[in-house]
Amino acid sequence: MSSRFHASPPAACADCRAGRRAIYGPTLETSPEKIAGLRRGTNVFPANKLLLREGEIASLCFTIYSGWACRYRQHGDGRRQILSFLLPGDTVMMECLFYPGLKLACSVKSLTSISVCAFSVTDMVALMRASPEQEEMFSASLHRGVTATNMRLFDLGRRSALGRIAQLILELEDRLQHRDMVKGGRFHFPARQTDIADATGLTVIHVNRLLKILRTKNIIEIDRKHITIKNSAALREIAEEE
Amino acid sequence: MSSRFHASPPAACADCRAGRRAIYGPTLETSPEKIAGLRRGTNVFPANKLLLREGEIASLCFTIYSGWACRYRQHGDGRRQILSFLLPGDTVMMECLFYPGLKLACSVKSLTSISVCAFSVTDMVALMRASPEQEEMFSASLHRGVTATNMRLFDLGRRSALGRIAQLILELEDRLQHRDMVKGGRFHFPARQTDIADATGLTVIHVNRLLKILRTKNIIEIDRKHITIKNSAALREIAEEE
DNA sequence: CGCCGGGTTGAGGGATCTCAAACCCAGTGG
DNA sequence: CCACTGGGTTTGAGATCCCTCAACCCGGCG
Repeated sequence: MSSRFHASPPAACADCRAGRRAIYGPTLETSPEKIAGLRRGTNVFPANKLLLREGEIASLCFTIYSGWACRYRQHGDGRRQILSFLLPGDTVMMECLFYPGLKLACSVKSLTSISVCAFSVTDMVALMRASPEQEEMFSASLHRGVTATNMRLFDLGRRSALGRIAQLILELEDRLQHRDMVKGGRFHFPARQTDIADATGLTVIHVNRLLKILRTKNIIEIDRKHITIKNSAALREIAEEE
Repeated sequence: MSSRFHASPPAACADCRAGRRAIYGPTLETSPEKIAGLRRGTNVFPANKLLLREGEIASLCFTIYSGWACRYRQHGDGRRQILSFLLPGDTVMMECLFYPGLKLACSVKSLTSISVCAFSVTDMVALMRASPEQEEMFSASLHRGVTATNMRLFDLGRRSALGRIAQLILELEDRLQHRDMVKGGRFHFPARQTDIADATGLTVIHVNRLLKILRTKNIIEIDRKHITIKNSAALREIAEEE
C-alpha cells in the first residue's frame, strides 16, 4: 500500500481531529497532555493485517487515526461474518476495556492501511474511571455499540439483501458524517465487495448485482473506492421497506 | 395462564436456586440478607406481556426466577427480530446496569408466564461495584452477553436455516444445562415456532418444516412444549457444517 | 509478459418465502 | 356436554430470492 493513502496522526494529541471523537475525547478537551502522556506510540499497519485474533487477551488498545478496519468472526471452513466496521476515531476493541483480561470474542483486521495510536488497556481502563465525564462518555460509547449490533441483528434476520446493503451504506454515511468525512453525499468507501458480503451475510456475486441495481437506478454512484449517494430518499426507502 | 406453570421465588433469598446464577450470585453466597434487603418485591407476569419498551429508560431490573422471556427489536411493519432468550437466573436488561439512564435499545416480552424478583437499577449498579468479586462477575456476564450476540450475528449471516435452528437448540440446551434444567437431553422448551422463526430470521412455516426434518431423522423429539435431544452428535454436526 | 486480486456477467438450481387451507387443542360460553 | 373460537401447528403448491458454478474483464505488479 502506498503511503499517500493514509495520513499519520499529528505529533501533538491536542491537534488530533480523530482524537476528539475517541472515547478519551473529554479528557483530550481539558488536558491533552494527559493523553499524550499515555500514548505508547503510533503505528501504521498495512491493509489486510490481522490486528487481534479471537481468543487472545488484549493488552493494548488502539484509536484509529485513518483508514478502515473490521471486527469479525470466522469459522473453521472459511465462512466469515463481519460484526462491524471500525472507522477513524473508533477504538479497536473497546469492549476489552470493560472486561480486561478476558478473551476476545472476535478478531480484528485492517481493510485499508491504517494508522493508529496505541494505549495500554490498563491505562485506558483507569482513564475511563478518572472523571464522571469519561465514565459517561465510555458508557455512551458502549451503549452505541450495543445498539448498533442489535440493529445489525435485525438487518441480518429481517431485511432483504437489497435492504441490508442500503442500510449498511446509510449507516456508514451517518457515522462518517459525524466525523465530517462526507462531502455532498460522497465519501471514501474502501470496503471490497467481499467485505460487504461478509458484513451483510450475502455472496460477493449477489452483492455485485445489487450494487449494480442501485447504480442503474441512479441511487448511488461508485468510482475508485468512493461512493456517492445520489438519491438519499430512495435509498432510505429501500432500507426501510425491505 | 394457570399458576401451576410457574413457581414463585422462595421468601428467603438464601434458598433461591436461580439467585445463585444471577449477577449478584457472589454477594448472595456471602451475605444473602443483603440481597433480600435490596429486593423490592416479586412479580408474576402473564405470558406475552411487554415488560420494557425500546426507548424507555429502565428504573427497575429483574431477575427471572421461572419462565422464559426474550429481548427483541420490532419494525413498524411488524417484522420482529428476537435478539436473545432470557432464562431463569438471567437479569432482564443487564446492559442498563452499565449505562443507567440511557434509552433501551430493545424491548423485552415474556414468552411464558414468568415470576421475577425486582431491584432498583441504582441499587444494583452500586452492588456491582461493591466488591471485586461482583465487579468480576458483572464484567464476565457482560462478556458472555457480547460473545453471545457476536455468535448470533454469525448464525444469522452465515448459517443455513437448519444450521441456525440446530445451533439455537444447542445453545439453549447448554444454558439450561448450567442451570441443571436438563434431564437426559430433555428440557422445557416453551418457545412457539413463531418465536424460533423470529430468533433465527426465518418464516414460521419453514421453521416447522425444518423441525419436522429433525424429528423424522430422529435427532430431536418434541412433545407438549418439551424437547429431547436424541442424537446430540448429529445435531452438533448440523450446527457445525451448515 | 503473465499473474493475481477484485469486479462483472450469464445460466441454472436450490433454499426459502408466499399464499392457502386443514388440523389440533385449550379455553369459553351456551 | 357440545359448539364455537382462536392461537398455534402442519401440509401442499408455486414463485422468488439468492446461491453455485463458470467465465471473462481489468488494472496493478513482479
